[in-house]
Amino acid sequence: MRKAEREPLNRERVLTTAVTIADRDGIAAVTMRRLGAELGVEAMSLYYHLRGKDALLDGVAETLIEEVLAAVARAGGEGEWRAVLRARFLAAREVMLRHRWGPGVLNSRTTVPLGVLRYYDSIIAVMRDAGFSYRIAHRALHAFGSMPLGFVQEVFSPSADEGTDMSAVADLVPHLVAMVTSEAHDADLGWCDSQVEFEFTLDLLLDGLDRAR
Amino acid sequence: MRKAEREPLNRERVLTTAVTIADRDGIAAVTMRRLGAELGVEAMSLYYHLRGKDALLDGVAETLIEEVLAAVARAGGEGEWRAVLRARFLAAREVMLRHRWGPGVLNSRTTVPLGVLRYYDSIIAVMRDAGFSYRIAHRALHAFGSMPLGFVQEVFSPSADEGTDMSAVADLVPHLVAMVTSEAHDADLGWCDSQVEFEFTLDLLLDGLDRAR
DNA sequence: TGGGCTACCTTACGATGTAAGGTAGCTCCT
DNA sequence: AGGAGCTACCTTACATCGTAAGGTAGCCCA
Repeated sequence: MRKAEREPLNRERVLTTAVTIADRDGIAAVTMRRLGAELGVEAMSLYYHLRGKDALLDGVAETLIEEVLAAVARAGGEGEWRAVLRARFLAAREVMLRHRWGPGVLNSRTTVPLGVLRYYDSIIAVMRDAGFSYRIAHRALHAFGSMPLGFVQEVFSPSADEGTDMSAVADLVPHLVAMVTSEAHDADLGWCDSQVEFEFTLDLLLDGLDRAR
Repeated sequence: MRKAEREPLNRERVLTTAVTIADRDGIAAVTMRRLGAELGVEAMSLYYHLRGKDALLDGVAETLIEEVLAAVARAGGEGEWRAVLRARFLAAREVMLRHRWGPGVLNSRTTVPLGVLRYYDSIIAVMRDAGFSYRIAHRALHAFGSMPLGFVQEVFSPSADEGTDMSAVADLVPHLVAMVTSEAHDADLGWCDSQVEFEFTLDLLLDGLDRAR
């Protein structure tokens, strides 16, 4: 094939294609061969644009963060500090809901993407403006954990209740069963609507920090 | 080799050996062949005791939870609810510090180990005794996230500051740099002593929940 | 004209999980 | 006593993965 007949590859196009594959078939489907095939290219050709699989995933994480930053920017920065951070974190959450593999990829990276640092910097700015010390701002970042990025460490998988036959172990976990029966009847989006839980936790932290100021 | 000359394998021995390998060389070193070798057996022999790699990791998670449950039990259950939960979560944390691969393995599982359910059940019991409704207890579990199991979702890796050359991007993240310089001089165990942060976040949540009661 | 660069390809290797199908030794039944 | 059947392990083989090593076609510039 003549060279001009095909749009040449570049890092960005490789990364966005990787994101597309991950969205469609999960992060495990992002293999070098599959990615190459999707781009009409052999697997080894990717190595001209990326050092290897690890660098690819770093790039995917970077791309994801960039999307978060864009969403956060749209969420605006004016108003009371709690409202500002709340809006940002919820904006980030929407991005993560579009990319379910996001938390896993971010967790697997050993180096922090620069975009994350820039984002955290902006959070510190908001807290400083609201009168927080650096010490509390620092602890706030830890307290937030991954909430700025729109997810929490869920030990229960989203379908935990489906995966485990509760009735089979009811006597082992009586309080859990009682809680589920007590709560299940009036949840809007079924048992464990995690959006509600996310916001509850977020407000708990924000209010607590406000008192610590 | 005569059959009686070697202690026969069983699920438990396979799992504890897997834990040992993970402790020594990381979770990635736990391969079927390596695990077999460590047990003086071929890789395929493991399939008699476990359905496959996935079942192996499920079992490893289960083993880990059992260790958490034992530590939690030793932490005791008498006293004010906040003190009880605090002691439990910190006990769990010690287990996770012994097994750094723990959070990753737990996150990778799709089904919740029964031990986790039993543990959560005991937490609900504590909160009910303290006068919480099931609704708040439920939200509390979400708010705690992975803290009962002794870890938080750290977006920064423990060595984030080493991995990234802060001075090279100082102008991109001025508040972050200011925070680090302001905080670094009086941290006992270096910048980001996460034990302190863990307890800070924990107390923030416990106090907030106490007000929500 | 030809050297050198860019962007891609070919081939090959070692690691990994595991399907398929043995086999030695023991127990138990008749 | 002898054979059936079970337990616990082994042998072989294959597909898939990341990637090292070394091409090669087309283009630019001297």
